[in-house]
Order: sequence, then structure tokens, then C-alpha cells
Amino acid sequence: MPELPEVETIARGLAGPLTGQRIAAVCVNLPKVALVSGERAFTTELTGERIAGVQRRGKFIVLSLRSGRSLVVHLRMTGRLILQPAGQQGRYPHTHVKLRLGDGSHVCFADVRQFGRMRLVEPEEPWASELGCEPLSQDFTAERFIDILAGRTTPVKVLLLDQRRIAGIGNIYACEALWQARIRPGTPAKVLTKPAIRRLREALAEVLNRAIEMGGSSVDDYVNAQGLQGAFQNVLSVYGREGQPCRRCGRAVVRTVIAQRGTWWCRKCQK
DNA sequence: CCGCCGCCCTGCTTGC
DNA sequence: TGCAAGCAGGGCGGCG
Repeated sequence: MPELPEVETIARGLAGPLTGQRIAAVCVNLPKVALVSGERAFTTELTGERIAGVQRRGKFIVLSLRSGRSLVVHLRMTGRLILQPAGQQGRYPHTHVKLRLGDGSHVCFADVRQFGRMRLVEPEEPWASELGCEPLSQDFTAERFIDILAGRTTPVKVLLLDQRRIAGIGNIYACEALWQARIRPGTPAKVLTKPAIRRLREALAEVLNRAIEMGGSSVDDYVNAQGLQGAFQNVLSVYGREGQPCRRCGRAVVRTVIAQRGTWWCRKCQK
């Protein structure tokens, strides 16, 4: 599942090859995944646009266009953005939208489960207004994090996953950061001490930054824009490791369910 | 405002 | 061996 580190990796991999290029042609095979506001047609509106840059916001990949519009992509669980260099284009499986760029290369938006979406948004459209702060930005201060968790009986893990509060964290990195900070995922947010919250904030930054350095986690079918796997799945501490020894204390990692999501943690070192 | 549930989908796993 | 049911999951809309 592409979360912040995977989306960041994809965005970085697209930025160089895409910046400055013209979108020469747009092919939509599955119309429900290609959205545009109003009565406009996705294909005609996007064709001819020029790409000014590629960024990430939360779990969204943002292709900024010179017109001021943006092409905003969410990969959900199984979506991919794949860059096919000129002369190497082939049929990429489950491609729902394909962009042909000025230099003859292609960008394929593929998604087995068809949950991912791309949306062409107007310059003034507040598409990210509901998104919380970036966990790797200066805005994400200890005070802010304390505010986010204050007074809430909700399990801390649920709040980490809430994109309206903090943007970009998914199941993998919520589990990993909680393990790193030695906090039980089910702990009601309001009982966390300030030192524990500071520990968790640092753990999030550490885990996310390290995962970006390693190109993300290829646990299901994540690959970057060049089609290559990440390496962070090899060093995961708890996620997906039910029954295997905790890397800190050796006790078997358990899997429980919190808010309908699989949750991996260590009963001995997470309190 | 909050939390829970079902839905969207397909492929893999499980169980008979 | 073969088939069907179950499960997984991010975000969203509906409901209480």
C-alpha cells in the first residue's frame, strides 16, 4: 500500500522525467478513475497541458501544471504510476489511464482493484483542505501533536491513520512508529504522557525518513515509477510479522484488529 | 462532532 | 484437485 514514503519515492522518480513536458495525448480506459470537476471532459482538458513539477501531499501525488491546474493522483492500495521511457512502451497490466508525453514516453496509471483515482483540479479548487499536517514538516511540532491527541479516548493508532489530522501515515508506518516508540497501538490517546507523545513524534519522523531513504516498502505490490521495488519491507519491525520474534526483545509479534485494521505489535515491549 | 459499518474491487488464501 | 467463500484495505458516504 503506497503511504507517505512510497508516494514520496514515486513523486521524486517522476519529477525529473516529467517536469517541463507537454501532455501530448491522454487515453482513458476506465472513465470512473479519471475525474474532473464540472461538465468538462478529462481527456480534452488535460491534453496539451504542460507539467511544471511533481510533488507529494499526504498520500497524493500532485502533477502541477503550468496553467495552474493540478493532476492529483491517489493510489489507494494497489495503484501504480509507471513511467515508460520512449521506445519502451508496452501493455502494462491494469492500465486505466495512459498519458503520452512530448518526448514519446508514457505515464501509466494502473490499478488492479480500481480503487485509485486521478482528478484534474482547477487552480482555486481546495482539494487538500481536509488534509492534516505533514508529519515531516516543521508544522508538525510536539505541541501540535499533543493537541491532536488531547482528550481523546480513541486508540492512538486510529488517530495516526486519520488523514484529517496527520496526512500520509498508513497501516504500515503507524504500526512501525508505535513499535519504535514502545507504545501499544490500542492506548487511548489521552492517557499518553508528553514524553511518550514526543517519542512517538520522533519515531514517526525516523521511520518515515528511513523508509524514504530505502525507497519504500514493497509488501504487497508497490513499485516505484521505474517499476522497481523498495527495500524497507526487509527491515520492518512488526508489520506483517505475526508469530515472528520481536527485533528488540524476541517475544513473538502479535496481530490484533483495531478499527477493522490488522495491527501488529509486541506485547512485551509496547506498553 | 464522533464512531461504526458497509461499500468499492480483485486476487490470494482458506476450507470443504 | 477444484471450487466457493472469506479476507484484505483507504477513503467515503450513510447512519445513529
